[in-house]
Amino acid sequence: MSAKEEQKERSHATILASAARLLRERGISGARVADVMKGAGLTVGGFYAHFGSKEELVDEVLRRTAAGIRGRLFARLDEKPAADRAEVVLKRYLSPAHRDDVEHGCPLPAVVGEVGTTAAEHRDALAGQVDAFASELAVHLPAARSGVPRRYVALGLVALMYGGLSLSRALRGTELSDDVLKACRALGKLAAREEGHDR
Amino acid sequence: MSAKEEQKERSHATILASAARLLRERGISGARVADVMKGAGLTVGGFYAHFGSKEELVDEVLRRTAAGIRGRLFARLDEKPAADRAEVVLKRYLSPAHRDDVEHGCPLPAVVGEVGTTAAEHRDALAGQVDAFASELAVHLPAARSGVPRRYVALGLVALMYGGLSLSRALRGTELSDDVLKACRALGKLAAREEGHDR
DNA sequence: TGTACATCAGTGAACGCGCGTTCACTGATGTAC
DNA sequence: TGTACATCAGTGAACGCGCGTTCACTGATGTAC
Repeated sequence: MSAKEEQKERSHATILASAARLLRERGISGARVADVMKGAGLTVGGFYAHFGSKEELVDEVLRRTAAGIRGRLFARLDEKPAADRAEVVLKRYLSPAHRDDVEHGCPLPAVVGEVGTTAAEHRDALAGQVDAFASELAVHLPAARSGVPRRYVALGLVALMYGGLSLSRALRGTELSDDVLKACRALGKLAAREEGHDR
Repeated sequence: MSAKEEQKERSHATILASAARLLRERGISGARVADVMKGAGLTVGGFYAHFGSKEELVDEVLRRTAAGIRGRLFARLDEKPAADRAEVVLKRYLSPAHRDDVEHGCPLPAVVGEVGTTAAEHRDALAGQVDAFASELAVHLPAARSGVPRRYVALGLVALMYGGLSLSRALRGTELSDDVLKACRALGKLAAREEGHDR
């Protein structure tokens, strides 16, 4: 590969990294193309040599960051007893550390609301990530509990985790913020463990 | 009251109604002042005779619509056995009907994400509504379960309901949308009933 | 009761600003001979 | 190896558009005498 091509690849990666940060901090509409490029040390005009549109960028960033978060959430689970694994994921997701590290955290709180209202064009990208999240989580749940299929428990837990983190982020600074996280951990624990394969 | 004052009050109410609809359909930034006024059969300029700013309007609409939703969610609960009441609220909130009736539904899915990212100025108004929701729900839960205080279970259920509805709305049209609602109902049922006062 | 004036809800154009996208241009890198 | 030309990542100003807010104005309602 020529030096020119290498340079372009480096820029592409820098733009993606800048966009990933801004998307999570400011949401879809808040992550301006000009700011993304500035964050990458470049100027606006160059953006369209790398992406066809802002929509394209957002879809790619959504896929990448959601996959990245899953990687961290499900990392080193083999060190834990099988029965604890779902709970570990829950605790990692619903931790104050995750709430406060917006820049590297889950993108769902920043995008789900907008996809439901003014950014429906990202629905498919979002659905893919939610589906992947639930599927990966389901692996660590008992086959079925109380007649509820594993996949449903996993989907419910994803909604609980997203809802708790999103609410906790929105209420950052108020006393409710920590309470929401604690409450969701306690509630999720019931669904993930009780009557589970460790009993 | 003079005819003039009566007319102004009517307009004020119409503007609020239009804003309540648009806020839930399009979110905070998506609910444009000009569109709100158009929806009320008026023109933009007149807005500032009724509200000091868009921010003021949003706070008021947030308070009113959240209170309205709570009224409907907790209506006629005395007809149900005490042990079923929390579950009834859960079923009402996480119903496909509620998901599809955005116009008259809960405002949380449309605003929480924005408050967490670009609309932090509405944090206090949001916190008040979340707190009121959890408090009202707590009344219908057993005093404590598995060592988790009633208030925490209530907060967790609010996060689950908000998360489930929000995700379900964002995924409207995909097969995941209904599954998320079903999953959250099943998961919430466990927390609201099991080991509850009906056992 | 009638007339002159005051009030004020609502109008609609304009303000300053910021957005996503386009485009003529620059200058370093790469290619042909 | 050297020279002339081609390519193309990135620049920065401009495009059209839409936003929240302001403001001079209108005209129906209300008040004073």
